[in-house]
Amino acid sequence: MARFLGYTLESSITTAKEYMSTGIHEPNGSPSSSIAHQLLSGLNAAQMEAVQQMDGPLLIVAGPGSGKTRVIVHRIAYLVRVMGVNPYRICAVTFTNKAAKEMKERLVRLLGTRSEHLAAGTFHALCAQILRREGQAIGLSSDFVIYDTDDQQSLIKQAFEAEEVDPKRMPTGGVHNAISGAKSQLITPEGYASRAVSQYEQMVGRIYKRYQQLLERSQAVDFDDLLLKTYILFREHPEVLEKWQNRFQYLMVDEFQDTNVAQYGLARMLAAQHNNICVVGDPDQAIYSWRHADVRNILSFQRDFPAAKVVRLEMNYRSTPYVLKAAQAVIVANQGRIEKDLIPSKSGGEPLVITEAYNEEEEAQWVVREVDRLKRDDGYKFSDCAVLYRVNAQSRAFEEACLRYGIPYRLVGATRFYQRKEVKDILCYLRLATNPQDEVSLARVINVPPRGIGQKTVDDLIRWARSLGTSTVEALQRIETDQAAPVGKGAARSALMKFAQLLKDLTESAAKLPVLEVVDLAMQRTGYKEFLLRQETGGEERWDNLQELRGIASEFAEPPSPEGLTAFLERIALVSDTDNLDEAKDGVTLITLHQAKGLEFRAVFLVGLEEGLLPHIRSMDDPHQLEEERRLCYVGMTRAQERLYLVRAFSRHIMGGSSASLPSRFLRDIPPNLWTPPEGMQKTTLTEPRPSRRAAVVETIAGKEIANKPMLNPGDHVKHGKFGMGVVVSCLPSGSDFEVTVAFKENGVKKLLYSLAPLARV
DNA sequence: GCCGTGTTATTTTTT
DNA sequence: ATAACACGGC
Repeated sequence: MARFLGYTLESSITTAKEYMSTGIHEPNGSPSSSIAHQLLSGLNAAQMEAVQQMDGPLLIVAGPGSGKTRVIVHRIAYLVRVMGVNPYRICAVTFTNKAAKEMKERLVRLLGTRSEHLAAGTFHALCAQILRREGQAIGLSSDFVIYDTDDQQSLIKQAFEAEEVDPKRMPTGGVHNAISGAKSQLITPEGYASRAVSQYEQMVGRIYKRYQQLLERSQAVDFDDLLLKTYILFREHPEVLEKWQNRFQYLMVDEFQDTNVAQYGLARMLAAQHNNICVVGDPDQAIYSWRHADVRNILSFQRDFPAAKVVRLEMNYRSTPYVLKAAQAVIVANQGRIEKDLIPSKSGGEPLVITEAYNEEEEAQWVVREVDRLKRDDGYKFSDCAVLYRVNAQSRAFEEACLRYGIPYRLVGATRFYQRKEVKDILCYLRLATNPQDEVSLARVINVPPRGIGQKTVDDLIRWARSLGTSTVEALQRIETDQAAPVGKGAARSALMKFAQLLKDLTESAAKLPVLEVVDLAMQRTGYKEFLLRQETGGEERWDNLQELRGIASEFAEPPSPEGLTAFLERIALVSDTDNLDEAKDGVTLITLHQAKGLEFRAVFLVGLEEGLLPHIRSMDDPHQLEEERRLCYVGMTRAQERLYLVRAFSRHIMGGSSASLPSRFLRDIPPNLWTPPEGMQKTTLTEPRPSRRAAVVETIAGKEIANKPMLNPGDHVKHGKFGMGVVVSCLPSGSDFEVTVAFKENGVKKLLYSLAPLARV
């Protein structure tokens, strides 16, 4: 089974009986009291209380850096080792699959391999597994496909068409959001329609209903359906619910502040039998309301479980007092929050550094240089440093700066790997191979690479399929035998038949070959490689992406298809890019604020602190959204262990042109005694609209003097520490530095920055 | 049916 | 700035 999912529900099920009969016994025979002691040692009073509170409902309010993960892990260990609970009877729900994986790894270290029987994963992964096993009860095939955002979007467009609604009158994005929101609150199409008031809502109701029909036709579920359908399954089949209630004697939900109504509903259902439900959260870190998370779940929990014990973890083990005070100063401005303290356990530390750059290039350059300085002067590793930003688009300037300065970086999830065109195309072929009903995948690849099946032919084919009452793929297969099929003629007809054969072969091999071979077959038979390489730009890179996909596919050698293929597709649907962050590589982490939740770094650079960016312009007209922006800022700041830099740029390129911006209001909330400007700069008031532009050319860079003219001229012979001998091609001013292009004898042409590159004229 | 050109909207954050 | 999209010529 797919172990790397960090989630082994399936394997737990198959081995449960055998496992349960072995019972629990201590390997070294030590009495459980000493184990209890061991598991509690090093915990503070509140943490101990949280670990030992086993039975009944429990709410843990855990501030950032309060050792929350440690408490969860120790609590599970305590349940297993001291209370003798079988790990198989414990369910731990996490926010990401990565968190689940890490939790399991820590538990394996603490408890040994039997902790692998613990069910740990996201709500979505948990529900997907339940639905694969039990979904037939509500008419769901076990081969159902999970549609991602793009698939959903195209299905919504189809629903618009079917309902004859002009997408220009109602943007699909808004409708999508409304449907997703309804599902997250457990509202079915019927329920939605019945309470629709405005004309808009009535229209959404119609599209929602149609959209749901289209999903069912394709044997597909979207992300929200995973939750909603599991909820419906439990509600309509109490015997199924009972089975899972019995299984999960103890339930824990992490990041509870970012759960939605559907998730909370599921948790409540699952816990109804034993009532042992422990939720962990921090209302100040609720940052996913746009995904329909509802922080009020914390209040609902206290209402639904009035006997719930509440434990607060306020001691902070992560950050210096400077960082904590500054973060606190930002968050207290929110209205109606539950007062919560952050008590530093560390002392000393450095004041924050707040600075301003002229534009995003200078911002990135300043940050990258400071990272380099931290490494040189203060013994930091690159991987101790992270750049946190509001929107993915900001990563570009930092990537470029890192490349120029030769600083390694780890970029988290900018363009999602699985959403890349070429990757998605191949995945759609695989999806069709397991589920020929998948209309969205079919529509996507029927003429990719171009094989002579045009729009007209596709329309005719779909119309014919509808009239036959079959799936499009089935109609396609029927053309060969049905000479009278009113679809395509001449070249188009033979192209259709060839494509039908391709799908048939693919389906056949999917039933027996390992995933990797199915991937290879799909690429071969479609001529995908040639298709890519004949593109003018980016073909090679895209081909590389497919090689990477092959690498992932090869991990799914066991079990053989079709289970392996299903597991492969499911992992791709549910596992985020953060989950694959390469821990081994030493590099600066470039990451969005949202993705940074739960992470920590010795040095954090929170960038783009400008009105319109953080807080984001789209949040500025709604006080609730504005409060969420503030929490986002708070989350970012509290990622820092030792050093926190807050950076803003005066001017930023936005949609072509460049525009000026004001310093973020959050900066103004930080008391002046907590921060300093960078060395050699004036402490400004942070209210000035425009920074005093620094001298364009710094006098000295990294010990080398820089006059206002290039130090190197084209034609000069140079020697580089790593690349060897070369000839200067050009030397151009760049920011406060020079960009030197050198043609190396052995290593080709490189662009280097004068201040950092170990270059010497010879 | 394919491909090139010009037009247009699009940008928040992600399981 | 970039990419998806529509249109028209081949």
